[in-house]
Amino acid sequence: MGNTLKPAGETRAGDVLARMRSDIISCALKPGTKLRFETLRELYEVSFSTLREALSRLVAEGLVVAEGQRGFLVAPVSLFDLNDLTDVRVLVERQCIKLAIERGDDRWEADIMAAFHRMDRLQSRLGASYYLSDEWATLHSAFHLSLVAACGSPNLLEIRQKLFERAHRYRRMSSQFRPQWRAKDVEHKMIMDRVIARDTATAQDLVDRHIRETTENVIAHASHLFAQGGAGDPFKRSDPVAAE
Amino acid sequence: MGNTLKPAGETRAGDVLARMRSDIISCALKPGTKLRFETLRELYEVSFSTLREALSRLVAEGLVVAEGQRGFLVAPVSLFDLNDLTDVRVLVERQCIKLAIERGDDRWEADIMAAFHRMDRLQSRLGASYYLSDEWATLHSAFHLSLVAACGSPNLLEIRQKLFERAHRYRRMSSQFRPQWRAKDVEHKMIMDRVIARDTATAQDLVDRHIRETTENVIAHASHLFAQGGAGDPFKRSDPVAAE
DNA sequence: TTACTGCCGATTTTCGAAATAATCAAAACC
DNA sequence: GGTTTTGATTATTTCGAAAATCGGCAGTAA
Repeated sequence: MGNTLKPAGETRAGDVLARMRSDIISCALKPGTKLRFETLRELYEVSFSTLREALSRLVAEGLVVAEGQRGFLVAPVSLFDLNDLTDVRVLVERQCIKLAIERGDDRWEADIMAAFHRMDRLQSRLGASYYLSDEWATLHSAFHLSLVAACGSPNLLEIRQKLFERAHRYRRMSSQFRPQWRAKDVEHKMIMDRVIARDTATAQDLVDRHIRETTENVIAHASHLFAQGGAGDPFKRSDPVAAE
Repeated sequence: MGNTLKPAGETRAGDVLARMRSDIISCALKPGTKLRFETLRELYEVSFSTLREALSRLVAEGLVVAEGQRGFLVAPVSLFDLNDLTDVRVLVERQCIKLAIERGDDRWEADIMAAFHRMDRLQSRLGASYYLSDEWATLHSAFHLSLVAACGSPNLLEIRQKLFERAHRYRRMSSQFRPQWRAKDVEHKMIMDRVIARDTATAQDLVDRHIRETTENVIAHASHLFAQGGAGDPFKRSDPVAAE
């Protein structure tokens, strides 16, 4: 049919959703902040209903929490949540890796190498501080997804993706302090090698460590930003992202 | 403070959400059905915005799917989805059981026994077809939750609960055909015993089998109702629920 | 002083109309 | 005859005002 392209076919709510998600992950909207409709309406230039739509979806993603009839809140960060999130991610990611290695075909292997190559090339182009770039964050996310894309479980992949994005916010919080993630490059290559070699146990262990080390890094360098009880601390506006 | 009770403190959106969820699970709204706003507005007696709010949340729960700017759809059922859902549930539930047994205290054990007792008493009161009751479904859900409540992972519990509700719809589809779930009663007791005895491996295996057998039952008796490609088949309106 | 009750301003939630986008069918074109 | 274009119809998305709700404060009583 005539339906050739529709890249611009985006609803306003979808646009606001994306922008808010980005602002929350980058901590431009600080954890624990109360989200007042009037303020947001001016900031994003949309109406109440459209905001509500976006807020509802962000609640589903765990980036915003709803407080009964008392409005919305940027989801607080905490040491407890980070650790819990990490444990769940490890569980899910290990299973994804296992299934993908069982079920993946040649096409899957090729896609992994392509995703790695794209990420690797962009790193070279951007130089030392590649991890500060939003574009790199996208390719990094795509690389990790490609590793498990063949797992054959839409439900597991959906859960994995939501957890990945929640974790992204924590990574971003630490990357602005200690930009020394060089070891991660090597890890990505090792993981890819072991996955394509269908070495399930080693691949799982590598991914496990990859995730947990990042968490330890965040705790070491950014945990002073976490709320102890619940309310958020003041954050500097920034948009760097940590590697994983 | 004076805040003694607020059981009636429910927003209209929350009310509509609950009613729609119930209607979807009971297949009063058939899988694959297109959800037209005008129709729903009359059915639930609310406005567009309120509907949109509820729909958004149901999308998050996986009971409704959004089709870009072409509206909403009751999430279709399929053999593939049921099997996938079952596998993910087993993964999550096994981990929940393991953690709960590691971390649970006396209070946790007591809560399990209390939940079982309440479910058991209601079964006696309702007689042979207890599983047709919504009230029993609630207690059944609470019992399974109590088993893993002490796992200490809010993220895992949240995922578990969403998967449980999605599976609920499938259970309901089969229970209207073959009301012979008597073996499940015994299973519940066995699971409780092994969990409280802190016998992790056996408890995990029992829960695993508990879930998978229910799925097999659904496939055996209700898979003819599943859409092959995606669109839903006609369903009879009903509100029975299968045991698990 | 302490606890309860009733009001007021601020904020959220709901509403239905208006704008925008998709669908379908008939007409025009190749 | 088959394909594309056009236009009317239907459905969804967005808007801002109106209604409902919350939290605090003043006033009263114990």
